[in-house]
Amino acid sequence: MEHSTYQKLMIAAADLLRQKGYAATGISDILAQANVTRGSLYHHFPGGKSDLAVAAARYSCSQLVKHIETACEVARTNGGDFHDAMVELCKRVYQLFEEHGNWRFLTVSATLQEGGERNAFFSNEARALYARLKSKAVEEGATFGLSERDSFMALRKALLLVEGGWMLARVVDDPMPIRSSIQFMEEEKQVYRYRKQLGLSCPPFDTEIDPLF
Amino acid sequence: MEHSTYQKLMIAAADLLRQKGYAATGISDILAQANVTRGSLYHHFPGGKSDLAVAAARYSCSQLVKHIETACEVARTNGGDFHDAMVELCKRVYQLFEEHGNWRFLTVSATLQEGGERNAFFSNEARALYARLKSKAVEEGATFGLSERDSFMALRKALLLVEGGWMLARVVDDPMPIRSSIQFMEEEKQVYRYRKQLGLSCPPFDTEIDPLF
DNA sequence: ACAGCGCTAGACCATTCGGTCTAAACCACT
DNA sequence: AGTGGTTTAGACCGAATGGTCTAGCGCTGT
Repeated sequence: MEHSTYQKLMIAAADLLRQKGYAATGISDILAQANVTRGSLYHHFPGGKSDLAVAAARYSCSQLVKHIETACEVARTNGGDFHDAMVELCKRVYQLFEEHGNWRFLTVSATLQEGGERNAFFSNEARALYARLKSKAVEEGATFGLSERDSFMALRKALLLVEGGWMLARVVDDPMPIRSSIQFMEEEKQVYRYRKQLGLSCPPFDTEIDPLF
Repeated sequence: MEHSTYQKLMIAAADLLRQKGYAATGISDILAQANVTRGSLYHHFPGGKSDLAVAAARYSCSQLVKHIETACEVARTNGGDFHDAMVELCKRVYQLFEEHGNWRFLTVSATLQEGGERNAFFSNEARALYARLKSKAVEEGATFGLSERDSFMALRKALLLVEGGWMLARVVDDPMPIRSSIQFMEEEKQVYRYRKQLGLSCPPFDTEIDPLF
């Protein structure tokens, strides 16, 4: 067997949680998908469902980090910049979305949204995961000569677009919204270039944001 | 009492569904929030939970239509264009998010995501609601002299950003991501203007999208 | 061969879920 | 006041949920 029981559970949970969200995903669903029995689950994840959800979210997050990495590599070999990498990232999401029945992708948020008692705990976990993404983006952005702020903003925009697109795509059951996130991310690239062409620096926004997720 | 029982249920459901999603929201939660008993619910909504969810989603959608309307009015009186209106829309989301405990806003998608049997039914409903938003945007965009395509794209971008930002904000329990959607929407405006300044038309994208949601 | 232990199987439990049902309350109209 | 339909109250139900528990499997070291 390729995967250990632990991994099988984690992957199955990640898939299902992304697809249906925390509350809608039953333990039994996960067990069926992973081909594992209850006893094993509570052996590997004593905390039960929430324990498993955290593991799944971390797994999804590290997958995303890898996607960012390879997107940057692709951009680099094509002579592109960090914004190209983010466009590439959106493209990969779209492709994965189309290929794998739809859902085999990231979206930490879908995995950890709950709204009940565990909310504070889950929020902290989510914050930690997004911080991980941020530091990855800053690190990669730096290799493209981007400031911390610029790379963070580019990542954040990509995430907003992808999460939003993914959410819409899920609810209307059509991948098109995700696809359009690619376009919007390309605009980010364009605006960056237009500014250079026009010799402009980044204009002030009405609302400035602080650097934390 | 201001609201009818029907309205109380619908509004309570809309609030809770946006906050926690379909599966995580219990009938009892809704009843408690609306201060209504079970019998009344099944009298007004014979289809039960899903029936109520559809009504809530429609309600949320019409709220959003109104927000688009007033955002356009604000932009018009300030001498802005349709993109300013979309920026204004994002701002309003952010404000509402901050004011009303957080959640008193739209997001049709959160209301209707399910993943189970009712999925096809809910997807159709969601498509219809987004189509309504689209036609509203096209109508308003036309008064600003925007093409159907341009206004639709602007709306879609705003929706992706807001939904994505809202999702992230919900999961990390911090309104900042929604706030940054304002910035990104302002960029849309800029790119539009830069293009005019540079005498460019909208450049071709790698991936063209079709006009349906 | 056997003892020890990590792991699995699946029966079992309490609780909660969405939904049903009936009796009472309410209200308009005569 | 009486009548008939609409609306509300809340006890009740079966199904499903997350979680527990024990018996036993199968591997490893002796």
